[in-house]
Amino acid sequence: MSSITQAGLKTENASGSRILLLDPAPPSGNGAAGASTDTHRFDAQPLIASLERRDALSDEERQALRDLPWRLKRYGDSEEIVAEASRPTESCLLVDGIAARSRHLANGNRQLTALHVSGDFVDMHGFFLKVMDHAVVALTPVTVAFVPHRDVQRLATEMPHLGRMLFMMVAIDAAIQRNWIACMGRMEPIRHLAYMVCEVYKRLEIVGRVENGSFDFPLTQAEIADLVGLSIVHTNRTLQDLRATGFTTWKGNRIVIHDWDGLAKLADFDPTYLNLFHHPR
Amino acid sequence: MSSITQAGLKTENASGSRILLLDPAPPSGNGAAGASTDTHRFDAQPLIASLERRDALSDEERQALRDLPWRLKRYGDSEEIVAEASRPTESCLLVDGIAARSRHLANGNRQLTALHVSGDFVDMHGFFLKVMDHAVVALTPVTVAFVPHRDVQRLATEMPHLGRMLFMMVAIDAAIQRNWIACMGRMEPIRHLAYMVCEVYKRLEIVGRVENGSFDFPLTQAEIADLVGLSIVHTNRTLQDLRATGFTTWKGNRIVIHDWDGLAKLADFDPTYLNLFHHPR
DNA sequence: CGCTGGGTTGATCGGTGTCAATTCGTGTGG
DNA sequence: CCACACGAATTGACACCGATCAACCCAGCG
Repeated sequence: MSSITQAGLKTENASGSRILLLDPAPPSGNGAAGASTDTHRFDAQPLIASLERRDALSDEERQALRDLPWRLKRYGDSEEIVAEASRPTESCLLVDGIAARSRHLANGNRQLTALHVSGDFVDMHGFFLKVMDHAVVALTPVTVAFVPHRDVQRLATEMPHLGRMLFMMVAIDAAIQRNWIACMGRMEPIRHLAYMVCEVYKRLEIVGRVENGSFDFPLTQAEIADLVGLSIVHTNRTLQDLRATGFTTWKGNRIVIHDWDGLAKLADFDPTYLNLFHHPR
Repeated sequence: MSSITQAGLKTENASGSRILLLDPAPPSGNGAAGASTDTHRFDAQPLIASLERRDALSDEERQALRDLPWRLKRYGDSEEIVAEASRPTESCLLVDGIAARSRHLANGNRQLTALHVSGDFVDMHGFFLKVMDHAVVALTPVTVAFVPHRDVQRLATEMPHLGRMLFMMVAIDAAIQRNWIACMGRMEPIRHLAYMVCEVYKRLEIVGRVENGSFDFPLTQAEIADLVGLSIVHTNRTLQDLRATGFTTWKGNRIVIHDWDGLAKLADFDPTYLNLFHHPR
């Protein structure tokens, strides 16, 4: 596996896709920093890896993905990538970092309704929905690639199988969200957190962001709380309970999994919903 | 609007689609009753109404939908329409009644993760996902129409716009689920219930199942509890609180909305996510 | 007329949110 | 090098929301 830093620096590539060298991401913790636009050719590998985990792509399909008119952009920690109520004319793909869909409630609270990692075609939803009913925000410094809706539409029309593969990602997102609903409604907080660790682990593994059972996950506890729908204080205490199981070490920006089976059992985690199997689609 | 009974009896049709006369649905409350297969030509109107609320369909597209090789089937209350872990080769469209996606947890609890009404292409998800990670169950007697995946695929390939419209329903389902996550995570139960009433009202209105601000919603409180992730007792008490607002009467099988604005304000309900506007897609 | 399933109520207890204070870690400026 | 500021993590105290258990009511039905 190629060496990858958190900022998306990619120094080698075994699969023949273009090589991208980016400057380091802008400093984190500065929501006011303007996002930078970057004209480098982007790295389609996370997306391709994610798709090929579900069905084979032909050389033409892989090339067609790379040949889309991507527009690269960077965002700092906590910056907004897509605004609520906006009408995007481009879809965005998360190349590197972690982002989330965020919904603001009238009482001032927010709930994060989806988590996205490298290779996620975050705004395929916007391709269908036209008006954003939520925002997409960066939870770490991220690199995002935008592509006009019309090009996605053309691609899907000219290459129906590839189109289905892209739309499949929407269906997988929906499956993930259904499992979140189940977690929120019927699981004790410790199981819910364990579930989140399991899911993120599996999703990062697909795109090569896991080494030796550990991965970066630099979210604050306030962000975790908004993900699982708990208060910050209770999130903190539940995290301590989770650490006490010994199944995982979750300290600072890094999560280490010591006992996958124990963690998966605690979380009642069944990866079927992630569709991690090859199948004609 | 044509007159429509809960069982799907349709006696007239302003839009020129075929007319269907079905026998009454099987008696409810009998989960053991076998589902019946029905060879009548089915009524595509709810689906077409649902799609045309989002973008215009051509005559050819409407006809192509009707000409799909639908296979009609009825299910009694609480029957399973699609089993967990099954590998369906057909997608199913809910023609009449109410159904839900159901996820079973290890502790014996269940959580309903989505609600479906007439016109919902319930198992477009299965078209992409191949293995069911959840079950689809009837919450009332329902009429379901099945169509082979290969025909959906052929249709989407030959008529790309129509294909996008069908896939859009998956994206809308996902948007609905994101709002459920926000409801579960950050809303008081009474607001959550109010939200559910608002959403069901809007969705039933699209397919002509609302008259004078009221509609049938024959779910037990146990089912409501599994929808919102509360205990039965607490669901009961919260329902009483909701009735006490006077915004809505929810008694037995029928919900009447007396004060939409009050209810929507209580629920912080913004229908943007339902995409109830015409737009080229 | 009793059975049954759904709805309702009361009592109790643990889980969870809230408020407030303290500690920790890191970057900044003197 | 130290003092300080700031955000994040942590801890304690306390109130209350919501789950659980156990009755009881009620309507439909055999």
